Amino acid sequence: MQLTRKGAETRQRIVAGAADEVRDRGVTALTLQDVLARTRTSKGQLFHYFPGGKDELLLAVAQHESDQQPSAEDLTTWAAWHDWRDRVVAHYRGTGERCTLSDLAAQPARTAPGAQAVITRLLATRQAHLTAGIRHLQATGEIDAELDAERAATALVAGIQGGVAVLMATGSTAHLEAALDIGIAGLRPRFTPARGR
Amino acid sequence: MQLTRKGAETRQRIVAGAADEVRDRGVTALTLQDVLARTRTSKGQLFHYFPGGKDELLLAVAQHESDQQPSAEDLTTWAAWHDWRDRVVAHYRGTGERCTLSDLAAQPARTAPGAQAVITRLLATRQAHLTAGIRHLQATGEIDAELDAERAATALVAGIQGGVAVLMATGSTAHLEAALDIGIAGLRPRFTPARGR
DNA sequence: GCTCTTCTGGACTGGCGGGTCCATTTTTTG
DNA sequence: CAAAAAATGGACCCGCCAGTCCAGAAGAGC
Repeated sequence: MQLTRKGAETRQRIVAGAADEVRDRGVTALTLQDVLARTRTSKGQLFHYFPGGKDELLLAVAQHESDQQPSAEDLTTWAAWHDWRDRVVAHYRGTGERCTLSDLAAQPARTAPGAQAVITRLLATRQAHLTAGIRHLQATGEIDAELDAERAATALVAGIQGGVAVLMATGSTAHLEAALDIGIAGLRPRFTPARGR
Repeated sequence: MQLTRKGAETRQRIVAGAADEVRDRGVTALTLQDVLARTRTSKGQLFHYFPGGKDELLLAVAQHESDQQPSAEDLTTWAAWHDWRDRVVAHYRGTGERCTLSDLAAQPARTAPGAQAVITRLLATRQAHLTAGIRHLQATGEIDAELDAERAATALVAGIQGGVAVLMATGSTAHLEAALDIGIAGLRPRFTPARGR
Protein backbone atom coordinates (compact mmCIF):
# COMPACT_ATOMS: atom_id res chain seq x y z
CA MET A 1 0.00 0.00 0.00
CA GLN A 2 1.35 3.35 -1.08
CA LEU A 3 0.60 6.30 1.18
CA THR A 4 -0.07 9.70 -0.34
CA ARG A 5 0.68 12.84 1.63
CA LYS A 6 -2.95 13.13 2.57
CA GLY A 7 -3.11 9.51 3.58
CA ALA A 8 -0.12 9.83 5.84
CA GLU A 9 -1.73 12.78 7.56
CA THR A 10 -4.94 10.92 8.17
CA ARG A 11 -3.13 7.93 9.52
CA GLN A 12 -1.15 10.15 11.83
CA ARG A 13 -4.31 11.88 13.00
CA ILE A 14 -5.86 8.56 13.89
CA VAL A 15 -2.88 7.41 15.92
CA ALA A 16 -2.65 10.69 17.79
CA GLY A 17 -6.38 10.68 18.48
CA ALA A 18 -6.27 7.11 19.73
CA ALA A 19 -3.36 8.00 22.00
CA ASP A 20 -5.32 10.90 23.45
CA GLU A 21 -8.30 8.68 23.97
CA VAL A 22 -6.22 6.15 25.86
CA ARG A 23 -4.72 8.89 27.96
CA ASP A 24 -8.14 10.27 28.80
CA ARG A 25 -10.13 7.15 29.41
CA GLY A 26 -7.82 4.18 29.52
CA VAL A 27 -7.18 1.26 27.19
CA THR A 28 -10.07 -0.76 28.46
CA ALA A 29 -12.51 1.99 27.62
CA LEU A 30 -11.07 2.56 24.19
CA THR A 31 -13.53 1.97 21.38
CA LEU A 32 -12.98 2.51 17.72
CA GLN A 33 -16.10 4.64 17.61
CA ASP A 34 -14.60 7.07 20.08
CA VAL A 35 -11.45 7.33 18.02
CA LEU A 36 -13.50 7.87 14.91
CA ALA A 37 -15.55 10.61 16.52
CA ARG A 38 -12.54 12.36 17.96
CA THR A 39 -10.56 12.30 14.76
CA ARG A 40 -13.46 12.94 12.38
CA THR A 41 -12.72 9.86 10.38
CA SER A 42 -14.71 6.86 9.28
CA LYS A 43 -14.58 3.14 9.80
CA GLY A 44 -13.40 2.71 6.28
CA GLN A 45 -10.38 4.89 6.85
CA LEU A 46 -9.40 3.26 10.08
CA PHE A 47 -9.44 -0.21 8.62
CA HIS A 48 -7.81 1.07 5.48
CA TYR A 49 -4.75 2.19 7.43
CA PHE A 50 -4.88 -0.51 10.07
CA PRO A 51 -6.05 -3.70 8.40
CA GLY A 52 -5.19 -5.52 11.58
CA GLY A 53 -7.88 -3.58 13.39
CA LYS A 54 -7.71 -2.51 16.96
CA ASP A 55 -4.60 -4.51 17.83
CA GLU A 56 -2.61 -2.94 15.05
CA LEU A 57 -3.81 0.50 16.06
CA LEU A 58 -2.82 -0.09 19.64
CA LEU A 59 0.59 -1.18 18.51
CA ALA A 60 0.99 2.02 16.55
CA VAL A 61 -0.09 4.00 19.58
CA ALA A 62 2.47 2.27 21.75
CA GLN A 63 5.19 3.05 19.23
CA HIS A 64 4.03 6.63 18.95
CA GLU A 65 4.09 7.14 22.71
CA SER A 66 7.36 5.36 23.08
CA ASP A 67 8.89 7.84 20.68
CA GLN A 68 8.15 10.80 22.87
CA GLN A 69 9.53 9.60 26.15
CA PRO A 70 12.17 11.86 27.68
CA SER A 71 15.53 10.77 26.42
CA ALA A 72 18.05 9.51 28.91
CA GLU A 73 21.03 9.83 26.67
CA ASP A 74 24.30 11.43 27.62
CA LEU A 75 23.91 11.34 31.37
CA THR A 76 27.55 12.19 31.70
CA THR A 77 27.38 14.82 34.42
CA TRP A 78 25.42 15.22 37.62
CA ALA A 79 23.74 18.22 36.09
CA ALA A 80 22.54 16.05 33.23
CA TRP A 81 21.15 13.55 35.70
CA HIS A 82 19.18 16.14 37.57
CA ASP A 83 17.96 17.70 34.40
CA TRP A 84 16.77 14.32 33.26
CA ARG A 85 15.05 13.76 36.56
CA ASP A 86 13.17 17.03 36.13
CA ARG A 87 12.19 16.19 32.59
CA VAL A 88 10.85 12.82 33.64
CA VAL A 89 8.74 14.31 36.39
CA ALA A 90 7.49 17.07 34.13
CA HIS A 91 6.63 14.62 31.40
CA TYR A 92 4.43 12.51 33.62
CA ARG A 93 2.91 15.33 35.56
CA GLY A 94 0.62 17.83 33.87
CA THR A 95 -3.12 17.95 33.73
CA GLY A 96 -4.43 14.43 33.87
CA GLU A 97 -1.24 13.42 32.20
CA ARG A 98 -1.83 9.73 32.23
CA CYS A 99 0.84 7.42 31.04
CA THR A 100 -0.52 5.74 28.00
CA LEU A 101 2.31 3.29 27.91
CA SER A 102 1.99 2.08 31.46
CA ASP A 103 -1.63 1.80 30.75
CA LEU A 104 -0.93 -0.33 27.75
CA ALA A 105 1.65 -2.26 29.68
CA ALA A 106 -0.94 -3.53 32.07
CA GLN A 107 -2.65 -6.01 29.78
CA PRO A 108 -0.85 -5.96 26.50
CA ALA A 109 0.54 -9.42 26.88
CA ARG A 110 -2.93 -10.59 26.05
CA THR A 111 -4.46 -7.60 24.33
CA ALA A 112 -1.91 -6.56 21.78
CA PRO A 113 0.99 -8.98 21.61
CA GLY A 114 3.23 -6.57 19.75
CA ALA A 115 2.72 -3.71 22.19
CA GLN A 116 4.40 -5.81 24.83
CA ALA A 117 7.56 -5.89 22.79
CA VAL A 118 7.50 -2.15 22.23
CA ILE A 119 7.28 -1.50 25.94
CA THR A 120 9.93 -4.02 26.85
CA ARG A 121 12.23 -2.45 24.32
CA LEU A 122 11.60 1.01 25.71
CA LEU A 123 12.45 -0.12 29.21
CA ALA A 124 15.56 -1.88 28.03
CA THR A 125 16.71 1.18 26.12
CA ARG A 126 16.11 3.48 29.03
CA GLN A 127 17.92 1.13 31.35
CA ALA A 128 20.85 0.87 28.97
CA HIS A 129 21.16 4.64 28.87
CA LEU A 130 21.13 4.83 32.65
CA THR A 131 23.74 2.12 32.91
CA ALA A 132 25.93 3.91 30.42
CA GLY A 133 25.57 7.15 32.34
CA ILE A 134 26.56 5.49 35.58
CA ARG A 135 29.55 3.80 33.98
CA HIS A 136 30.65 7.09 32.56
CA LEU A 137 30.63 8.74 35.96
CA GLN A 138 32.48 5.74 37.34
CA ALA A 139 35.15 6.27 34.74
CA THR A 140 35.56 9.87 35.79
CA GLY A 141 35.66 8.80 39.40
CA GLU A 142 32.48 10.55 40.42
CA ILE A 143 30.77 7.31 41.29
CA ASP A 144 32.30 4.53 43.31
CA ALA A 145 33.72 1.90 40.96
CA GLU A 146 32.47 -0.81 43.28
CA LEU A 147 28.86 0.03 42.57
CA ASP A 148 27.00 -2.39 40.32
CA ALA A 149 25.93 -0.08 37.51
CA GLU A 150 23.55 -2.50 35.87
CA ARG A 151 21.78 -3.29 39.11
CA ALA A 152 21.48 0.35 40.12
CA ALA A 153 19.97 1.18 36.74
CA THR A 154 17.57 -1.72 37.11
CA ALA A 155 16.36 -0.41 40.45
CA LEU A 156 15.98 3.08 39.03
CA VAL A 157 13.86 1.84 36.17
CA ALA A 158 11.67 -0.02 38.64
CA GLY A 159 11.32 3.13 40.70
CA ILE A 160 10.21 5.14 37.71
CA GLN A 161 7.68 2.59 36.62
CA GLY A 162 6.29 2.33 40.11
CA GLY A 163 6.24 6.06 40.54
CA VAL A 164 4.24 6.42 37.38
CA ALA A 165 1.89 3.64 38.44
CA VAL A 166 1.21 5.36 41.73
CA LEU A 167 0.83 8.65 39.93
CA MET A 168 -1.85 7.11 37.77
CA ALA A 169 -3.62 5.68 40.78
CA THR A 170 -3.42 8.65 43.10
CA GLY A 171 -2.56 11.64 40.97
CA SER A 172 0.46 12.47 43.08
CA THR A 173 4.01 12.64 41.81
CA ALA A 174 5.45 12.15 45.28
CA HIS A 175 6.43 8.54 44.65
CA LEU A 176 7.96 9.25 41.31
CA GLU A 177 10.01 12.09 42.70
CA ALA A 178 11.10 10.19 45.78
CA ALA A 179 12.16 7.20 43.71
CA LEU A 180 14.18 9.36 41.35
CA ASP A 181 15.79 11.49 44.02
CA ILE A 182 16.72 8.66 46.31
CA GLY A 183 17.77 6.50 43.40
CA ILE A 184 20.10 9.16 42.10
CA ALA A 185 21.35 10.10 45.56
CA GLY A 186 22.23 6.45 46.09
CA LEU A 187 24.64 6.65 43.19
CA ARG A 188 26.84 9.19 44.88
CA PRO A 189 29.87 7.84 46.62
CA ARG A 190 29.22 6.69 50.16
CA PHE A 191 32.43 7.70 51.88
CA THR A 192 33.05 11.10 50.37
CA PRO A 193 30.90 14.19 50.49
CA ALA A 194 28.55 14.64 47.57
CA ARG A 195 29.63 16.92 44.78
CA GLY A 196 27.93 18.69 41.92
CA ARG A 197 24.50 20.39 42.03
CA MET B 1 -29.68 -9.92 52.94
CA GLN B 2 -28.77 -12.66 55.37
CA LEU B 3 -26.05 -15.08 54.31
CA THR B 4 -26.34 -18.74 55.24
CA ARG B 5 -23.23 -20.87 55.61
CA LYS B 6 -23.76 -22.23 52.13
CA GLY B 7 -24.33 -18.79 50.74
CA ALA B 8 -21.13 -17.49 52.22
CA GLU B 9 -19.23 -20.38 50.66
CA THR B 10 -20.67 -19.73 47.25
CA ARG B 11 -19.93 -16.06 47.46
CA GLN B 12 -16.40 -16.84 48.51
CA ARG B 13 -16.01 -19.30 45.66
CA ILE B 14 -17.10 -16.66 43.19
CA VAL B 15 -14.65 -14.07 44.46
CA ALA B 16 -11.76 -16.54 44.46
CA GLY B 17 -12.66 -17.72 40.98
CA ALA B 18 -12.85 -14.18 39.67
CA ALA B 19 -9.48 -13.41 41.24
CA ASP B 20 -7.95 -16.43 39.52
CA GLU B 21 -9.48 -15.41 36.28
CA VAL B 22 -8.01 -11.92 36.55
CA ARG B 23 -4.64 -13.39 37.43
CA ASP B 24 -4.74 -15.71 34.44
CA ARG B 25 -6.12 -13.47 31.77
CA GLY B 26 -6.25 -9.92 33.03
CA VAL B 27 -9.04 -7.58 34.02
CA THR B 28 -9.83 -6.52 30.51
CA ALA B 29 -10.47 -10.09 29.47
CA LEU B 30 -12.61 -10.84 32.47
CA THR B 31 -16.17 -11.82 31.60
CA LEU B 32 -18.88 -12.93 33.95
CA GLN B 33 -19.39 -16.00 31.83
CA ASP B 34 -15.83 -17.10 32.46
CA VAL B 35 -16.25 -16.66 36.17
CA LEU B 36 -19.47 -18.62 36.10
CA ALA B 37 -17.92 -21.45 34.16
CA ARG B 38 -14.87 -21.61 36.38
CA THR B 39 -16.83 -21.56 39.61
CA ARG B 40 -19.73 -23.72 38.43
CA THR B 41 -22.27 -21.13 39.39
CA SER B 42 -25.10 -19.39 37.58
CA LYS B 43 -25.94 -15.86 36.61
CA GLY B 44 -28.62 -15.82 39.24
CA GLN B 45 -26.17 -16.56 42.00
CA LEU B 46 -23.65 -14.01 40.90
CA PHE B 47 -26.16 -11.21 40.79
CA HIS B 48 -27.70 -12.48 43.99
CA TYR B 49 -24.45 -11.92 45.86
CA PHE B 50 -23.26 -8.95 43.86
CA PRO B 51 -26.29 -6.86 43.00
CA GLY B 52 -23.95 -4.19 41.76
CA GLY B 53 -22.79 -6.53 39.03
CA LYS B 54 -19.29 -6.62 37.67
CA ASP B 55 -18.09 -3.51 39.45
CA GLU B 56 -19.07 -4.81 42.83
CA LEU B 57 -17.44 -8.14 42.09
CA LEU B 58 -14.23 -6.43 41.05
CA LEU B 59 -14.26 -4.46 44.24
CA ALA B 60 -14.60 -7.65 46.26
CA VAL B 61 -11.72 -9.15 44.30
CA ALA B 62 -9.54 -6.16 45.05
CA GLN B 63 -10.32 -6.43 48.73
CA HIS B 64 -9.70 -10.16 48.69
CA GLU B 65 -6.32 -9.75 47.04
CA SER B 66 -5.40 -6.87 49.25
CA ASP B 67 -5.93 -9.09 52.26
CA GLN B 68 -3.29 -11.54 51.22
CA GLN B 69 -0.41 -9.24 50.54
CA PRO B 70 2.71 -10.00 52.54
CA SER B 71 2.54 -8.10 55.79
CA ALA B 72 5.19 -5.48 56.45
CA GLU B 73 4.54 -5.16 60.14
CA ASP B 74 7.22 -5.23 62.79
CA LEU B 75 10.20 -4.47 60.61
CA THR B 76 12.20 -3.86 63.74
CA THR B 77 15.39 -5.71 62.86
CA TRP B 78 17.48 -6.07 59.75
CA ALA B 79 16.60 -9.74 59.73
CA ALA B 80 12.92 -8.84 59.61
CA TRP B 81 13.58 -6.51 56.71
CA HIS B 82 15.33 -9.17 54.70
CA ASP B 83 12.74 -11.73 55.55
CA TRP B 84 10.09 -9.35 54.34
CA ARG B 85 12.03 -8.74 51.17
CA ASP B 86 12.10 -12.46 50.49
CA ARG B 87 8.41 -12.83 51.17
CA VAL B 88 7.57 -10.02 48.78
CA VAL B 89 9.63 -11.53 46.00
CA ALA B 90 8.22 -14.99 46.65
CA HIS B 91 4.70 -13.67 46.69
CA TYR B 92 4.97 -12.07 43.31
CA ARG B 93 7.04 -14.75 41.68
CA GLY B 94 5.61 -18.20 41.06
CA THR B 95 4.15 -19.68 37.92
CA GLY B 96 2.33 -17.01 36.04
CA GLU B 97 1.87 -15.28 39.34
CA ARG B 98 0.34 -12.13 38.05
CA CYS B 99 -0.46 -9.32 40.33
CA THR B 100 -4.18 -8.98 40.26
CA LEU B 101 -4.04 -5.76 42.17
CA SER B 102 -1.59 -3.99 39.93
CA ASP B 103 -3.70 -5.20 37.11
CA LEU B 104 -6.74 -3.66 38.68
CA ALA B 105 -4.80 -0.57 39.55
CA ALA B 106 -4.19 0.20 35.93
CA GLN B 107 -7.65 1.43 35.04
CA PRO B 108 -9.75 1.20 38.11
CA ALA B 109 -10.27 4.90 38.34
CA ARG B 110 -12.71 4.43 35.54
CA THR B 111 -13.57 0.76 35.73
CA ALA B 112 -14.39 0.18 39.36
CA PRO B 113 -14.37 3.38 41.35
CA GLY B 114 -14.16 1.65 44.70
CA ALA B 115 -11.27 -0.57 43.73
CA GLN B 116 -9.15 2.52 43.41
CA ALA B 117 -9.67 3.28 47.09
CA VAL B 118 -8.81 -0.25 48.13
CA ILE B 119 -5.54 -0.08 46.30
CA THR B 120 -4.65 3.35 47.55
CA ARG B 121 -5.33 2.21 51.06
CA LEU B 122 -3.13 -0.84 50.62
CA LEU B 123 -0.25 1.28 49.39
CA ALA B 124 -0.68 3.74 52.23
CA THR B 125 -0.73 0.97 54.81
CA ARG B 126 2.33 -0.68 53.41
CA GLN B 127 4.16 2.60 53.30
CA ALA B 128 3.18 3.37 56.89
CA HIS B 129 4.58 0.06 58.03
CA LEU B 130 7.82 0.70 56.22
CA THR B 131 8.10 4.15 57.69
CA ALA B 132 7.47 2.79 61.16
CA GLY B 133 10.13 0.14 60.66
CA ILE B 134 12.67 2.71 59.55
CA ARG B 135 11.87 4.98 62.48
CA HIS B 136 12.29 2.07 64.84
CA LEU B 137 15.74 1.33 63.52
CA GLN B 138 16.55 5.00 63.75
CA ALA B 139 15.56 4.92 67.41
CA THR B 140 17.92 2.04 68.05
CA GLY B 141 20.62 3.85 66.15
CA GLU B 142 20.89 1.33 63.36
CA ILE B 143 19.80 3.84 60.76
CA ASP B 144 21.11 7.34 60.44
CA ALA B 145 18.71 9.70 62.21
CA GLU B 146 19.24 12.23 59.42
CA LEU B 147 17.52 10.04 56.91
CA ASP B 148 14.01 11.04 55.90
CA ALA B 149 12.04 7.94 56.85
CA GLU B 150 8.86 8.92 55.07
CA ARG B 151 10.63 9.71 51.84
CA ALA B 152 12.68 6.53 51.91
CA ALA B 153 9.53 4.49 52.44
CA THR B 154 7.87 6.33 49.57
CA ALA B 155 10.70 5.45 47.25
CA LEU B 156 10.62 1.83 48.36
CA VAL B 157 6.92 1.55 47.68
CA ALA B 158 7.47 2.98 44.24
CA GLY B 159 10.22 0.47 43.64
CA ILE B 160 8.00 -2.42 44.57
CA GLN B 161 5.15 -1.26 42.39
CA GLY B 162 7.47 -0.76 39.48
CA GLY B 163 9.17 -4.07 40.05
CA VAL B 164 5.85 -5.82 39.95
CA ALA B 165 4.83 -3.90 36.85
CA VAL B 166 7.97 -4.99 35.06
CA LEU B 167 7.50 -8.51 36.33
CA MET B 168 4.08 -8.57 34.75
CA ALA B 169 5.42 -7.23 31.50
CA THR B 170 8.53 -9.34 31.21
CA GLY B 171 8.15 -12.22 33.64
CA SER B 172 11.42 -11.40 35.34
CA THR B 173 11.77 -10.54 39.01
CA ALA B 174 15.09 -8.81 38.44
CA HIS B 175 13.65 -5.33 38.77
CA LEU B 176 11.65 -6.14 41.85
CA GLU B 177 14.66 -7.67 43.54
CA ALA B 178 16.99 -4.88 42.55
CA ALA B 179 14.57 -2.24 43.80
CA LEU B 180 14.15 -3.99 47.13
CA ASP B 181 17.81 -4.74 47.66
CA ILE B 182 19.08 -1.35 46.72
CA GLY B 183 16.24 0.35 48.54
CA ILE B 184 17.02 -1.51 51.74
CA ALA B 185 20.75 -1.14 51.33
CA GLY B 186 20.23 2.58 51.03
CA LEU B 187 18.79 2.64 54.50
CA ARG B 188 21.99 1.50 56.10
CA PRO B 189 24.18 4.20 57.53
CA ARG B 190 26.54 5.77 55.08
CA PHE B 191 29.58 6.40 57.20
CA THR B 192 29.72 3.23 59.25
CA PRO B 193 30.14 -0.34 58.10
CA ALA B 194 26.91 -2.28 57.61
CA ARG B 195 25.78 -4.56 60.39
CA GLY B 196 23.49 -7.56 60.64
CA ARG B 197 22.76 -9.82 57.72
C1' DG C 1 -8.26 14.06 -20.90
C1' DC C 2 -8.33 9.01 -19.23
C1' DT C 3 -7.12 5.27 -16.06
C1' DC C 4 -5.57 3.33 -12.08
C1' DT C 5 -4.77 3.79 -7.27
C1' DT C 6 -5.76 5.51 -2.96
C1' DC C 7 -8.97 7.58 0.11
C1' DT C 8 -13.42 8.25 2.29
C1' DG C 9 -18.14 7.51 4.15
C1' DG C 10 -21.38 4.93 6.11
C1' DA C 11 -24.73 1.06 6.13
C1' DC C 12 -24.85 -3.49 7.81
C1' DT C 13 -23.84 -7.64 10.57
C1' DG C 14 -22.84 -11.00 13.96
C1' DG C 15 -21.72 -12.15 18.27
C1' DC C 16 -20.55 -11.25 22.74
C1' DG C 17 -21.42 -9.92 27.26
C1' DG C 18 -23.75 -7.51 31.10
C1' DG C 19 -27.85 -7.41 33.28
C1' DT C 20 -33.03 -8.77 34.20
C1' DC C 21 -36.49 -12.00 35.59
C1' DC C 22 -38.75 -15.67 37.35
C1' DA C 23 -39.62 -20.43 38.52
C1' DT C 24 -37.76 -23.99 41.40
C1' DT C 25 -35.22 -25.94 45.18
C1' DT C 26 -33.07 -25.73 49.61
C1' DT C 27 -32.48 -23.89 54.13
C1' DT C 28 -33.89 -21.41 58.15
C1' DT C 29 -37.12 -20.17 61.61
C1' DG C 30 -40.76 -20.79 64.91
C1' DC D 1 -44.65 -29.31 59.66
C1' DA D 2 -45.63 -24.77 57.61
C1' DA D 3 -44.23 -20.32 56.12
C1' DA D 4 -40.70 -17.25 55.08
C1' DA D 5 -36.19 -16.30 53.45
C1' DA D 6 -32.28 -17.39 50.84
C1' DA D 7 -30.06 -19.96 47.07
C1' DT D 8 -29.97 -21.70 42.42
C1' DG D 9 -30.50 -22.33 37.35
C1' DG D 10 -31.02 -20.63 33.17
C1' DA D 11 -33.75 -18.45 29.50
C1' DC D 12 -34.13 -14.03 27.65
C1' DC D 13 -33.20 -9.22 26.25
C1' DC D 14 -30.68 -5.49 24.51
C1' DG D 15 -27.04 -2.46 23.45
C1' DC D 16 -22.54 -2.11 22.06
C1' DC D 17 -18.71 -2.69 19.29
C1' DA D 18 -15.14 -4.87 16.13
C1' DG D 19 -15.00 -5.90 11.75
C1' DT D 20 -17.01 -6.30 6.58
C1' DC D 21 -18.38 -4.44 2.29
C1' DC D 22 -19.05 -1.58 -1.31
C1' DA D 23 -19.99 2.58 -3.76
C1' DG D 24 -18.31 6.84 -4.81
C1' DA D 25 -14.77 10.97 -4.38
C1' DA D 26 -10.18 12.61 -4.76
C1' DG D 27 -5.41 12.23 -6.48
C1' DA D 28 -1.45 10.45 -9.08
C1' DG D 29 0.58 9.30 -13.36
C1' DC D 30 0.67 9.50 -18.30
